[in-house]
Amino acid sequence: MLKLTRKVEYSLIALRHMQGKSIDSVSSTKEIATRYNIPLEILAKTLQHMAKENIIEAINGPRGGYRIKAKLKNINLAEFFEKVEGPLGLSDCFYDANCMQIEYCNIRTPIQRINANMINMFRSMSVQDITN
Amino acid sequence: MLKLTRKVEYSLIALRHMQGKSIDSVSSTKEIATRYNIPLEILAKTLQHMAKENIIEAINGPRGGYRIKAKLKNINLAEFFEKVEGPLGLSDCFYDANCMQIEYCNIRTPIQRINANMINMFRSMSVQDITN
DNA sequence: TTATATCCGATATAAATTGTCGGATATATT
DNA sequence: AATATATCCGACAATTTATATCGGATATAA
Ligand code: SF4
Ligand code: SF4
Repeated sequence: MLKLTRKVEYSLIALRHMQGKSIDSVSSTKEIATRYNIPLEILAKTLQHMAKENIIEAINGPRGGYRIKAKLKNINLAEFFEKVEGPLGLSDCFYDANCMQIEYCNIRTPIQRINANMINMFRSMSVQDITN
Repeated sequence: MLKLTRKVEYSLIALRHMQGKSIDSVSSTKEIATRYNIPLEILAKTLQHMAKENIIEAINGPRGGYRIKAKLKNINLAEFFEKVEGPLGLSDCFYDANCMQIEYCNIRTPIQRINANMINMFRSMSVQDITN
């Protein structure tokens, strides 16, 4: 409960890795995977996903790889998590409505409040706060 | 990612239900299950668990059921989640160490910080804030 | 004695997460 | 042009976690 997924962690590990390099140099999937002991294929998917979200950009071909494209300082954690994993919410009735209890639920409103607190907390931190 | 489990939700629903009744009256599993459309056996387990944690107490026999035992105002949400679901942590390396990346991980410390923020947020609210 | 309730280990099912495979496309280098 | 190295991407498999069910016990009010 309340855990980050590996995909998010791998994304952050990769971003931090790239952040430590000069702006124009690229990092290949293999380089990152071996460096941090991450399964290659999964990391590949993860990086492709971040590229599609314009957080990083892909350079094809040999000597290719990825480099950071967005300003990490301007992406807050709530945004980032949503880009990588989809909608955030302590309960899924906040963005989807197939809960058997929804009609009788007596805690939906209070949990909404906690949810808002949590999201605000993530909004108050940028990706750069982690990768620096 | 970052979702409460049903067990936690069922616990809170039940607590809120009991809170709305007079101090000495008890609520049976069946009563709560039918009222909120929760699978009976699961709710039973959930209530047993809370009883073992001394949050509620069980009254056996016919006309039995559960009633609130602890001061909900004095249980903060972090405590409560831990009682119901076990240790809290955005990553499991914070209370368990079988992560393939742990030796090379470059984000462990920053994530610890976020984790602390999250736990503090939950500590700042009591169960009663939800059940009231 | 009976009916209604909790108790609780074992097991089954479902869903989400995590990881793998196969084969495609792009491009720098030779 | 050929080759090697890289990203790309859909489909699939395995694993783990969460959710739900079953069977049979114990406690007690009526
Ligand atoms: S139980 Fe209540 S809060 Fe939880 S998902 Fe269902 S409606 Fe939302
Ligand atoms: S990847 Fe890093 S932060 Fe995540 S569990 Fe492993 S060691 Fe901890």
